[in-house]
Amino acid sequence: MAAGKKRGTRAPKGQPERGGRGAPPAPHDPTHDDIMRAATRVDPELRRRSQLLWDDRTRPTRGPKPGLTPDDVVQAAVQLADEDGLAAVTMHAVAARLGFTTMAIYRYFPNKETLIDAIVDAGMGTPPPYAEPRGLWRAELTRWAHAKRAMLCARPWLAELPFVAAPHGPNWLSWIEAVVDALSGTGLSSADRGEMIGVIDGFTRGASDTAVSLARVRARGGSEQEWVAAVGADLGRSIGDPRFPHFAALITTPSPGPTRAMDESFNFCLQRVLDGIELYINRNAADPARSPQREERARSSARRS
Amino acid sequence: MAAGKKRGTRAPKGQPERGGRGAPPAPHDPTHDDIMRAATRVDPELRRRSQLLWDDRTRPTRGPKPGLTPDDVVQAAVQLADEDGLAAVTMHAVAARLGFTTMAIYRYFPNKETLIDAIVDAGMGTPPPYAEPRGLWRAELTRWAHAKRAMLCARPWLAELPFVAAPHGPNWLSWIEAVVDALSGTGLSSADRGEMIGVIDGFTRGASDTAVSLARVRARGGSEQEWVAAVGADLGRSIGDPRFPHFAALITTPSPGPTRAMDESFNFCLQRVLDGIELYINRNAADPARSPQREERARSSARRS
DNA sequence: CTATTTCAGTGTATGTAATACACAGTTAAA
DNA sequence: TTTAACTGTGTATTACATACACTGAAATAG
Repeated sequence: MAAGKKRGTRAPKGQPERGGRGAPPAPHDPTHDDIMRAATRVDPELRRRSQLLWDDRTRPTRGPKPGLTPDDVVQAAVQLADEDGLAAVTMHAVAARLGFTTMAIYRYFPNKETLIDAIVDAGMGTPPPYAEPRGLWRAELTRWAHAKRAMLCARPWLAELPFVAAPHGPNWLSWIEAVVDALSGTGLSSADRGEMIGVIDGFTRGASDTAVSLARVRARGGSEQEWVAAVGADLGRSIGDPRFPHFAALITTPSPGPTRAMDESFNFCLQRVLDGIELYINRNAADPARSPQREERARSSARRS
Repeated sequence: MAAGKKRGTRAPKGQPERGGRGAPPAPHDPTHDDIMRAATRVDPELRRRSQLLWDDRTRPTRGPKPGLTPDDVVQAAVQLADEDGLAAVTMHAVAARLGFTTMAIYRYFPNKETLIDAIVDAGMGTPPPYAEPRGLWRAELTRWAHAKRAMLCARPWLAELPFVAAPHGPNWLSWIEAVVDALSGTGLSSADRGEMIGVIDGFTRGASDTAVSLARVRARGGSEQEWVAAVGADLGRSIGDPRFPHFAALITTPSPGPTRAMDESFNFCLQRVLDGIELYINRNAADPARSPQREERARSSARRS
C-alpha cells in the first residue's frame, strides 16, 4: 500500500512553520494527561479517519442493497495479506476475490489507506481471555506477551506497516485493555499502570522483530536455513571489522551450555522486563506515597538531537 | 516505496510447501548459535542484497567516470525523506535533486528497494560515543536508549518502514556494538549480553512509537494539539464501551501529582527495564555458574497460534 | 401508483511511479 | 587505434490508485 505514501496524520502542509517570528511556543511534549483529557472532548472532524473502525454503519433507507459489507471487504483483504503478503492487497485483487470490480470497493472504503487501517485492526484480533486464577499479574503478562508475539508472527504483514501511523481501533484497544486488567490489584496508580503499558507493550512489539522476520520468510515458502544464512551473512560482516570489536567477539565466542531457541530467548528477555516491573510494584507497595521516579531525572544529554 | 511491495526476503515461491507428505521437518526455531554459526560461512549469493551497504565499490577501469557516487544518491534521498517524508522519495525526485534523469539512479542502485535499504542505514547514523568514565553500564545504556529514541524522532520516516525487513548495515551494527560495549564488565556471558540487546533495543524501539508519531506530525507542520486531539479521539472511544472498562477507568481517573511529559515517561519505563537487567546482573554476579533461566520455562500456552 | 431521490456497481480515463530496453557518447585497456 | 565496458538519456511498458460519469435498483413522497 505504498507505506508512507499517504499514511500518517495529514496536516495542512505549507503553513508558515509556527510563529514565524517571535518566540516559538516551545513545543513541550504533551503529558499523558493532555492526551487523556483530550480523549473526552474532541474535534469531530478528527474522528473521521478512524471512524470506520468503530462505526456500526447503519444502512440508510434509499437505494439498492449493497452486495457486500465492509467486513466482507476486510476479510478478503486479510486473506490476501495472509496468503501473499501486504503487497498482494491491491484494490483490484480484493475486489476480484469478492467477485466485484475494483471500483466497487470504494463504496465501502473511501480509499486504500482506510482499508489498510481496517485490516490492521482486524488482523490484530483480540488477546486470549484472562486465565484463571485471576490476580497473578506476572503470569498474566507473560501469557499476554507471548500471545501478542505469536499474533505478530502469525500475521507477519502486520509488521510491514508502521504501527506508529495506524489509528487505534477496537482490537488494538482490546490488547491494551488486557494489560491494564492484568495489572489490577498490583496497587499501582492509574498513571503507573499507564506507564507499564509502555514497558510491556513496547518491549513485546520491539523484541518480536526477529521472530516476525523469520515468520515472514517462512510464510513465503523460504526455509529457515535461508533466513539464518541471510541474517548470519549480515552479522558476520562484523568479524574482522575494526568498528565492531565487541559484537564480533560476542558472535564468535562459543556459548557454554545449551543455547536458547528464539522463543526461549524472548521469554528470557521478557522475564528481565517483568523483574523490573515487579521491583517497582513491590517498592511501590512498601511506600506508595513516595513520588515515583524522583531518583531518576530524565537525562538531558543525547536528547532532542 | 510501497511497503512490502518488494521488501522482505524473497524466496522461490510456489515450491511444494515443505515435505508435502511424511513428517514435516518440525520447523524448530533456530537458536542464537545457529545464526552466529551461519555468520561465518555463508552462501555468497545471499550477500547480494545487503552488499551495497558494505561494499567500498572500487571503480572499474573502463568507461566514463560516473558523475555521482552512491553516497550522493543516498544523501539526496535522505534529504527528501527528511523534508517531506518517505513518500517524497521517488526515483525521479532523487534524480532531479541531483540534476540527473530518473534512470541515472539505476546506475548506482539496481532498484528502489536497495536504495531504501541504504537510506535506512544511513539515516540511522551512529550512536554517540561512549561517555567517560567507562564502566557505568547503566548510565551508558540510559544514554544509549535516549539517543536511539531521539534519532528515531529526528527521522520519523525511519519508522515508516518495517524494521524487520531491513538488512543489517554498518550503522545498524554500530548501534548494537555500542550496547555490547556498554555491557562489558558486567560479568555477563556472551550469550547473556546477546540477550540484553534484545531487551534494551527491543524496548527502546517499541516504546518510541508514540514519540515518533508525534514527531512525524510535527515534521509535517501539524501542531501537537492536533496530534493530541487525534490520539485522544481514538482512546476516548473506550469511555462507556463495555469492552474496555479498565482502560476507560484508567484514562478518566485523574492522576495525582505532576504528570509526566512523554520524555519523562519514556525514561521512567526505561528505568524499570534497566532495573530488570540490573537484577539479573547482580544475581548473575552472585552465582555466575547457575543455569540462566532455569526458573522460567517458556510458557507453552498461547504460542505458535 | 408514479415520480423522485439516493445509492450500488461498472466502465473508462487519468496520473504517478517503477523500471525494462536500446542508444549515444566516453574512456581506458588491448 | 580499436574496442570493450560503462555512463547518462529518452522512450515505452506496466501496475495501481482513483476520479468521474453512467446505469439501474430500491424506497419514499406525492
